[in-house]
Amino acid sequence: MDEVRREKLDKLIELGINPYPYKFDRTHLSEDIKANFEAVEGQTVSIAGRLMANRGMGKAAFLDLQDPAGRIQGFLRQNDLGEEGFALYKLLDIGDIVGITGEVFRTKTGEISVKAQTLVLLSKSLRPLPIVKEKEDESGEKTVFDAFADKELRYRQRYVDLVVNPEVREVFVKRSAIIGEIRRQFADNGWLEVETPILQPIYGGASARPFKTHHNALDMPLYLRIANELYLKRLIVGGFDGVFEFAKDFRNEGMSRFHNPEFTQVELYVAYKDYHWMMEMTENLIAAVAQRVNGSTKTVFGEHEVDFKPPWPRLSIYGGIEKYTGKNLANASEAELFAAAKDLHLPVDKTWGPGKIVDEIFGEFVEPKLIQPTFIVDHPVFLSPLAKKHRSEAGLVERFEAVVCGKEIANAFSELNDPLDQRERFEAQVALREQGDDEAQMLDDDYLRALEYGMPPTAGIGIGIDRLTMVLTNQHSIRDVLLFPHMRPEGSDKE
RNA sequence: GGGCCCGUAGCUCAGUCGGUAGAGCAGCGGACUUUUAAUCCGUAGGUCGGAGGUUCGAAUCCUCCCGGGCUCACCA
Repeated sequence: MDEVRREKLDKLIELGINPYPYKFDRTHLSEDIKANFEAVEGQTVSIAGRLMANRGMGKAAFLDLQDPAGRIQGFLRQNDLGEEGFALYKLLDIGDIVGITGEVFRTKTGEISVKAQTLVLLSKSLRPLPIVKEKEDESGEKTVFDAFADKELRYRQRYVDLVVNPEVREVFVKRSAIIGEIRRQFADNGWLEVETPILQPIYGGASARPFKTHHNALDMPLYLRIANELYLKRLIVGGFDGVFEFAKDFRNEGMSRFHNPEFTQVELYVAYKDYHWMMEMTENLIAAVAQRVNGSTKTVFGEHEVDFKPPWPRLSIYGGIEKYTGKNLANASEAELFAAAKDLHLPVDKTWGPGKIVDEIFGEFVEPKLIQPTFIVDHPVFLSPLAKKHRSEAGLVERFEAVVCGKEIANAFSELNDPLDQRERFEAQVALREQGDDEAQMLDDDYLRALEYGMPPTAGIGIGIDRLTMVLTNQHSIRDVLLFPHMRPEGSDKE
């Protein structure tokens, strides 16, 4: 804490000023005034926000107030405020929350401003804020001085980041709009938003290592969910024909630019539909979200311009491999697959099965090339223990992944609703687990019991909200679309 | 987990060949009643991430530790 500011706080109290009053009646946001200047010129308005700049001129001053809509200048004169009011100004610091009531006018340099009749302190700030300044040159280009750019500090003290870096705020406004638009569209279709357990006795619905915890009263292990898929499908069994949930999922795996231990997916299950229907729903949905958030189906991501306008191309796993490596592996034997990998200089592990090799070749040589939105369809059975077998292609399932900018943003299938087949797939997973694959799925007897009662044909999808947000906001690290990305604990050398 | 890089004032950064630390902004004092990176004068501010080592002497060289960034692997 800053000692000088503590002293100012004491002086304010001595002057009989409450540094933390209870309310303020704001009449206008900065943008309301700036956008409607002709209408409000000469009117008395009340604005409130954080003091971001203070240009003192002796017995007058110009303050920049920042509110959720932007910034606006306040103009103070001792003549207007009186000596007492001006004494308050003298004790203000950048970062304080203040309210100004006065007349809207334009200064002689043209800046739309509020001429203070009264100035009130709404909250005293006791810590200095990083001061970011910017200058706009004649061409309108902005140069930023002393940017608050240290990524660690920005993530750890996101509240400061949000105050001083307006573009950060924009990302999270868009994230909210993305979620809002998806929710609205789903609800408009009559699908039901539900909540399912985060603490699960048996985790399932994905291949990943979980976080484990313990319930004291029942003295039993519980897992934080890695997906909510199996619970949502139980609800389809129960007769809800469309259910969705925006879910925080938790995976106990490495962190990277694309991975945070907790992340958000929206999962949706719709009865009587298949994955072809789901593809159309998805491309229309994402295009609508992009339109809503960015005003266009086109968006810039790094050096690329991406267009979500439907329809998106459909590309099979083997078709993609053939397109980008020239190798037709659709009916290749295991030996031929190993040979193909060697030919492509892809390091392989002897323990890999054929599905794994195909997956690796695809991930290495095809996925990174898929910049425009593309549906990758029809995956090997062994990679997809919850997906329904392909209606015409042996060894494959009816599954698709939506890929954009070389990254998967959604994963969907025609859901496996044959309880006997599902039991066999689970048992194969258990066998894998016994061989040491700690990402293999667990056998969920209650889920099988639910399927045995009968689940209608169903299409399901999970859409990665974080990654979708990255693409639509041109952010290249997941940490920049999470308000509070996971960090190691702060060391003892830090406050 | 591997590799590369980084850690100096509240913020952004300099600091040469090893000789006990600088700038701008913010702060503090002063001038200024239409400024906008306000300006001008003055001033204060540091366990140089931490610990050890080499050395007459370490922000600087070496070792270890802590924290971070990027990247590769696994994954969504």
